[in-house]
Amino acid sequence: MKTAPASARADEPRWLTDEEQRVWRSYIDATTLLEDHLDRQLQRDAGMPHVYYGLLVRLAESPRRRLRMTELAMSAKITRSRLSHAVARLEKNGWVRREDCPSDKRGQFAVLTDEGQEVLRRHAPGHVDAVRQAVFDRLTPEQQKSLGEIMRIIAEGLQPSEAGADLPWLR
Amino acid sequence: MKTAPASARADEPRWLTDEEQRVWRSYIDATTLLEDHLDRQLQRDAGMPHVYYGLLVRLAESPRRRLRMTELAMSAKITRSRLSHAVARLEKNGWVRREDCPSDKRGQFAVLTDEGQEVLRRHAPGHVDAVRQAVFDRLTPEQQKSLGEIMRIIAEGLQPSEAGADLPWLR
DNA sequence: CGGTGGAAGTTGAGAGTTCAAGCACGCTGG
DNA sequence: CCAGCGTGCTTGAACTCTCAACTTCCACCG
Repeated sequence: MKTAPASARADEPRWLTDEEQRVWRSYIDATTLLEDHLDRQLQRDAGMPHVYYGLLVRLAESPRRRLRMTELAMSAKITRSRLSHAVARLEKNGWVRREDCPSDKRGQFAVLTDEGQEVLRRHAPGHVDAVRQAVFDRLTPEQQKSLGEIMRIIAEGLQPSEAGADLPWLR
Repeated sequence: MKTAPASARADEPRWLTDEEQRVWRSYIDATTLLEDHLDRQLQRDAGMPHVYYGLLVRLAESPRRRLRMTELAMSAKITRSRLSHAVARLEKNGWVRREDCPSDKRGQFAVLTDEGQEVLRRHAPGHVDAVRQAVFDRLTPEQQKSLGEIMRIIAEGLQPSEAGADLPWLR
């Protein structure tokens, strides 16, 4: 990367200013370190990466502890392919079970098993602690609010456009 | 996850409040989507994931376009192992070359080649654009400043503690 | 009906990451 | 001077993720 030119030419890209660069580096550093940290914590304690844990959480919060594959994928912001592999693995662990969708023979539900529920119950405290220690305990209430707003803005800008608004089975 | 209990028992973990949960979800969503977005953009245009691109950038900024493996790993916040694999791949592409360290026979330098430099030059504009569109163009100056501060705080809390302050070859 | 396009989900191969182990070398104390 | 511990870096295997097919089924149109 470069510093912003004193006089910007039209064909020159708008480089990041020094200050923007510092912000961006901090973002990269923080997200890299944090993802790594949480992955390690959960891998060690619960035997799965952070994304997988997130999948279980979403299932646990859903009615009848189940979600259509596509719905779960969108909710977790991952591809269906990735989810397929993930669920296969979680199924092997006995934490998730697949069920056919009665109304659409192509459809599959991912269902949280009792074992899955139990794993979650057992490891949620440790995970929450990790998140608190790394994030919330270090930020003022204003910063927390700010972080929420900023992240919401960034996420909205990247959403596959109004996704989820048009799932037939939700209507 | 759960909502915060009305009366907190001492042995109950300090669950995230609803508001904290919303912030945390936004964080997860934004970072997942953004990492994915940048990875895809760079993979498509430059033929490498975002982390690898970051490695080239750090080398380009270093004196004599070279860095000791450990130094580079710390700077990028990744493990040495991961770096070893990454550099092996970049070497195959001809973008990085390894060089022995004269003063420490165990040591290795990763050196950015001319080809590597060129790849960077060619794809930096696209990358900066992507970052701008996804992040900076959507945030007010205050939010940018805030983001920088917050991320710096989080990153500092997770640093392997004062790392880099004790590299012998830096003294 | 029957065809056709699209949606749901899976699969396999290749690329990237992690983790534990390993090799080679530097450094320090006896 | 050399034994032994620590450092710098690499390696291989197991695991995860991506990308591009592919299968199956739904929905719509004539």
